[in-house]
This record gives sequence, structure tokens and C-alpha cells, in this order.
Amino acid sequence: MNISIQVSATLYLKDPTSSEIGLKILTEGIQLMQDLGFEAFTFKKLAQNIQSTEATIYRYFENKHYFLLYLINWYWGIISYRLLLATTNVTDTRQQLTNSIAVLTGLPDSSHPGYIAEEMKLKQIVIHESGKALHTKMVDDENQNGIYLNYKSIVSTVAELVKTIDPSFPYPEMLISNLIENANHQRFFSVHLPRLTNTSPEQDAVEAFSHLIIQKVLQS
Amino acid sequence: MNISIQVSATLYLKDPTSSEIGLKILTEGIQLMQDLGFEAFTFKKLAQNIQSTEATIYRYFENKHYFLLYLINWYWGIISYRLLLATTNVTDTRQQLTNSIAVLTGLPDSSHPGYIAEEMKLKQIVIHESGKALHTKMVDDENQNGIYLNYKSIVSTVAELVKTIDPSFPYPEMLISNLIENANHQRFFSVHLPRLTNTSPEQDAVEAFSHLIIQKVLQS
DNA sequence: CAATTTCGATAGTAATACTATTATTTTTGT
DNA sequence: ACAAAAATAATAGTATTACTATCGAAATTG
Repeated sequence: MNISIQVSATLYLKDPTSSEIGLKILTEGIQLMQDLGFEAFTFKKLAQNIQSTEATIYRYFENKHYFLLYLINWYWGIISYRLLLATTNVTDTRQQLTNSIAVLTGLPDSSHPGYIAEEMKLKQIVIHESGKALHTKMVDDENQNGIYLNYKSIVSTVAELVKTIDPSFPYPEMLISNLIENANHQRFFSVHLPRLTNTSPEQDAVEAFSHLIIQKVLQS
Repeated sequence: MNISIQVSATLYLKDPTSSEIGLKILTEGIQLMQDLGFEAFTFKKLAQNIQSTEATIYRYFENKHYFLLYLINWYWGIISYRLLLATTNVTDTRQQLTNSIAVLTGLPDSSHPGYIAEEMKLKQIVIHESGKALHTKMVDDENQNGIYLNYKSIVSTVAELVKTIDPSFPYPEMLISNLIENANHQRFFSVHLPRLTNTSPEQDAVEAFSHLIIQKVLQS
């Protein structure tokens, strides 16, 4: 497992990748967050799962809100890395954008180089729980503390590609943040509210939809 | 205040529009939900605000999750009504779609006929809290109980317009649910994470973006 | 191997999300 | 107008959550 991905230090009290028990908090915590959902997830239950105590987990993370932010940040760190892989040594900007859209809206493929075992679980957590992490009264303070830098930098980087391809397009950041959020939403809908979408777990159409939007909307 | 808008009866134990105190629960509850956010909102605080007791509110709503679902359902009921107003007596399907997109992604205008006082507050609640209502482990049960019918019917109705205009477009429901969700997301970003978007509270570009997408993507 | 950090075990607190009981007030049917 | 029924206020109580505090034992480190 590769946890050397960059996660903002303001998200933890003690680096969970620095000890055995910290790593157990992460791996079991991801699993439990997925199984129970954010609301039912507690540090007490996690402590029982790793045969430790609440107090120990509180030494690593301020509370479960920060724990969730850590996981989401970790996910976007992985995506940043994937974006880099998908665009380096690609000379054509249009191709760079196509590859980036594939990373942002497609499904992770375990045959990819640099595949990270936890990625699928983290993606599920992002799909189901990231709204609860973002839509709080603390969002402005957290933004000040740099907690969304990973995410903002991804949107900014890909929006730059859009600007290069079509400098006349007036909404590059909105377009990209929309495609990212939409991918997660539609995958949630496909499982729980299928009449709201045209994609399904069997026939995933999210990436195709995203490419179509990009193709139709940008002039080059 | 017009509360005769249709809200699914599975959302309440006793109809809050049927009594004085029920109406106070709604109007003060909307305000408090907006002020505190879903996490900090409690029935105890609401009871204090309306000079009543927790037990009374529990007679109307099972818990605060259902109360939030009620408010969101109410909002989509209002939007349904607006959609009807915006499309009746409009003969051109393309114009019907344009008007519908305006209702779904534009800002409510108090000069509109049938303006409902609570609408702006409800919209804010939808923007900030609806993810927390939807992304729970109970979503499938709630869907079975018809709680998302208002929302699904809106997407379905507008997607039909898309199908009429361009029968070859493969993702009508995805397109519409995306534009709806995106409008709320971008308005949140514009206030809290402005680098993720190209709209601002002063210069709202969400509706323009939505029209642009529709125009570029559909062939007619 | 001494000093320091880390951890486990236990206890405790304030707040939350309810449920229950009962007396009083309000509403309703006739 | 009045008895019966329903709704409400007041109060109390419970289980769980989200922490904080303390302290001795174990592990790590310099």
C-alpha cells in the first residue's frame, strides 16, 4: 500500500502513516466508513475493530469530520498523481484534456500502473460522503487552512488545458468542477435512483457523457 | 404563505400544515435550519424558538432527517409548480426547454407570479443540506416510499423535452439531473470556493452556462 | 539503559436523540 | 352548551455520542 501520497498536515494531529497503529486506523477506518457511512461511523467502533481505544485514535485525528477530510484529501492526492501520469509525455493539449477527463470521470482500473489498493474504497467514500465533509459551517475556515488545495489544484490544472484549447470558452473552471462532481453524482444515482440517469454499474456511461460534453462545448 | 404544495404524506406523522403550531414548526424550522445547518439543528432548539416542547415536534416529524426531507420535498414541489407555469401555453418545445432550464438553474425572482415567500430559504437549504438527506444508508427504503417522486418527475418531464428535440441524444436524464445538481453546486462554490467556478453572487452565470450546454449538446 | 513518547484501560461529562407520563388546554361532535 | 376526544406543555428519564482527563505499562529513541 502506497500512502506516501501528499495529505495536508493540518488534517491530523499525528501522522497516521508514521506508525503501525496509525496505518491500521487508516485501513480499517476506510473499510468501516464504507460499511457504516459517516453518520454511524464512530471512533469507538473503529477502536474496537483495531483492538485499541478511542483515546488512541483521538491522538491521531481531532474528530471524525477531520478523519473524513483526510480520506477525501488522500483520494484527491491519488487523482493528482494519476493526472500527472496521464498527461506527461503527451504533446497534444487536446489529448492531455481527453486523458485528464478519463482520469476524473472514468472508473479506476486495477491494471493501471501505480494502482493503489485503497483507491476504489476511497472513491466510494468520496461518492457517498464528500458532501457531508464540504457542506458544513466550517468550510471557510477549512479552506483558509488549505484543506481543499488538492482539489482546487486539480480543477485549476485541467481548466488551464481548456483555456489553451478554447480561449473563448467563458466557464473553464465551472466546466471541470461540474464534470468531476457529476461523475460522482451519476454513479450514486445509477445505484440508488436509476431513473435520474442513463448510466448503470454494468454499462458505465459517465466517462462517455463527459467526453461528449467537452467535445461539443469546446471549439478548437 | 402558500403551503398547499404537494408533499409526500410519508414524510410526516401529522400534517404540519393542519395546525397553527405545525405551521410555526415549518416557518421557524426553515429559518433555524438555515441559520444552524443540519448538524447543529435540533428539535430542542426549534422547540425553544417556537415556545413549545420537543415532544410536540416529535408528534409531527419522526426526526430531523425526515424534517429535512420534508423541506426538500416542499422545495421540489414549488419547482414543479414553477415548471408548469413556465411551459403551459408555450407551443415550441425548444422554448419550453429553455424556460424549464431557467426555472431549474436560474435564481427565483420575487416578481414572478406565484412567488412563495419561503422559496429562497428553501433553496439555500437545498443547496447546503440536500446531500446529507440523500447520501444515507436509508436512501433505497425512502425511494421505495416515494419520497423522491417529486424530484424524479421533474427530471423525467424535462428529459422528455430533450428527447423530443433531439431523439438521438443518448443521455437525456443524465443531462438534466446534471444541470440541476450543478446549479446548486456552483452556487455553493461561488460563495465558499470561488476558484472552482466562474460564477459569483454578483454576476450569476449558472443559468447562462446551463443554456450554453443545452444549446451546444442538442441538435435540432 | 535512561528518558521520552506512545498506548491501553478506565472514568467521567455534556449534549443529542429520542421515549414515557401526566395534567391541562383546545377542539370537535351533537 | 357540554361531554368526549385530541393536542399540547411540562417534566423526567434513557441510551448513545463525542469527546476530555488521568495514569500506569509498554515500546521506542537517543
